Amino acid sequence: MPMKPQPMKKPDVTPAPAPVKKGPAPIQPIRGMRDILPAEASYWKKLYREAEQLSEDYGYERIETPVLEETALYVRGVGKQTDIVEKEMYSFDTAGGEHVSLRPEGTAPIMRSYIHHGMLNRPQPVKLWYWSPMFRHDRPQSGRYREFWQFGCESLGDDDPVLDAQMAFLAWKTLKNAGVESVVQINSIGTLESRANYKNALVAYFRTKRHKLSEDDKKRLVKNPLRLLDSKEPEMQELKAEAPQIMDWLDEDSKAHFMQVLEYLDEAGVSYQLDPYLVRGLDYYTMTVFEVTPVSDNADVAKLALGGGGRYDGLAELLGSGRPVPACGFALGIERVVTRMKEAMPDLGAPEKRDVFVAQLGEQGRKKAFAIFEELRGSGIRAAEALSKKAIKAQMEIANKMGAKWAVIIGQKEVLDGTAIVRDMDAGTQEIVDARKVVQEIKKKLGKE
RNA sequence: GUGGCCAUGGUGUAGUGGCAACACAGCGGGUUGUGGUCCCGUUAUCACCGGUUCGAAUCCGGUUGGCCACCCCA
Repeated sequence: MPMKPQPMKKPDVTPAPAPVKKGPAPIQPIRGMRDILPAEASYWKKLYREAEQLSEDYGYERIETPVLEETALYVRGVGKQTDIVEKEMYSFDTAGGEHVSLRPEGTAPIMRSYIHHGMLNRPQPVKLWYWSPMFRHDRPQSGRYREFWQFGCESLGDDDPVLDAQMAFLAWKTLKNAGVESVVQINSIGTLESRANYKNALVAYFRTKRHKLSEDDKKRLVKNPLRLLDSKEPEMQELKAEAPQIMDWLDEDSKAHFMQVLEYLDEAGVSYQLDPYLVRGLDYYTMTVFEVTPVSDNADVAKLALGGGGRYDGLAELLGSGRPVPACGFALGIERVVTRMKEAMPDLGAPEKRDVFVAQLGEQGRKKAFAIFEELRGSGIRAAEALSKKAIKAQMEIANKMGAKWAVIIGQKEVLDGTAIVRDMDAGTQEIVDARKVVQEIKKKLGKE
């Protein structure tokens, strides 16, 4: 109901802001949780499309597991000693008395699903992919959130090294397709036995150097000796050089397996580096382990892994499968990848350009514009509107900002005449066309016919 | 979990004990139907709670949140 302005009224409009009562305090997002706004969503969309395309092309099938699982799944699967389980899980008891946790990582639930649904009776390997939110109650910092998303692939039920290589390849290739150059850092930690033997040797070695270790490193020695190898402490750098090397502790099969993985990577042209000090935090890893890091001149950027993965032949038994299920997989951290994408492709965040803007004037014009917009859209023309606006001027401003090449204008007069104005926004010229032929006319102008 | 820096409109900032300012964005106008410029209007519980003070955005304490590093990880 259009209102007439009341020229009689005094100009002093502002109705003296009422002595507002204090409203409730504004609600902030929870620590470490964030909104993904439209400007960022275009990067997410591109990454999702590349991830989906690649995984489906390689025969991986989409899976979605519950955000909430029994806490025991992660305690057993990820490892009681790991930081993830010890201090980072969102765990609570439900009203029904179940002990549950928000999913902190994607692999254990997928293995649980594989076992639960008897996928070991399907042709092996079973190949699955996911794109899901994860939750870890860690202190937020650069590239780290309490809710974060991972894209990952898992290949279950087969121990062939070509699959290890395929995982590293897919992680690397997804990034490449999304416009992010990366390098795969890769290592082998062998079987559970060889890894255990190596761990003992490592502890024995560092015990003799205990007096040279920092406080943090002494803790690592007890809690997580493998991590001593990627300690950032300066004094560690030389100690490390003398330390036992994992390669010397691998059994022949593990070594052969690893060599084959590397050969496949060579064949596929994957950019990779051997890193004898690379170990991974989760208990379930065996044999191949890798991380994917961005190529960057900035050392701080280059060290922040975009993803990681490897083989985890021991996981199924930890979860009670009753028989071994060799498997491997990888996951990429979406937020971290998107940060790199923004750097590589700053323009992607800009709003999409539209070809035609439909402007209207008056109630009749608006109704007609409503219909014509839909007609244009249905014909595959990228149209835009601001139907809720009344002033033609405001609408033209919007059309201009969108970079629309053409404007279709319908007012009362045009409705009565059964016409529409087609305006060339660049030239500033316009013509009157039959309203029924607007779509046809626009198509012609856009060279679509 | 430990430590450092920080918090002023939607965004970016100025104000460092005495009237909260500027730019951009948004919305509404510039005489009943046409865009990039221009002009006008409008947009703030100074994160929250408390303390010191005649007086606090400013000083102090706490809380919440952000950024960064460590631990760890994607």
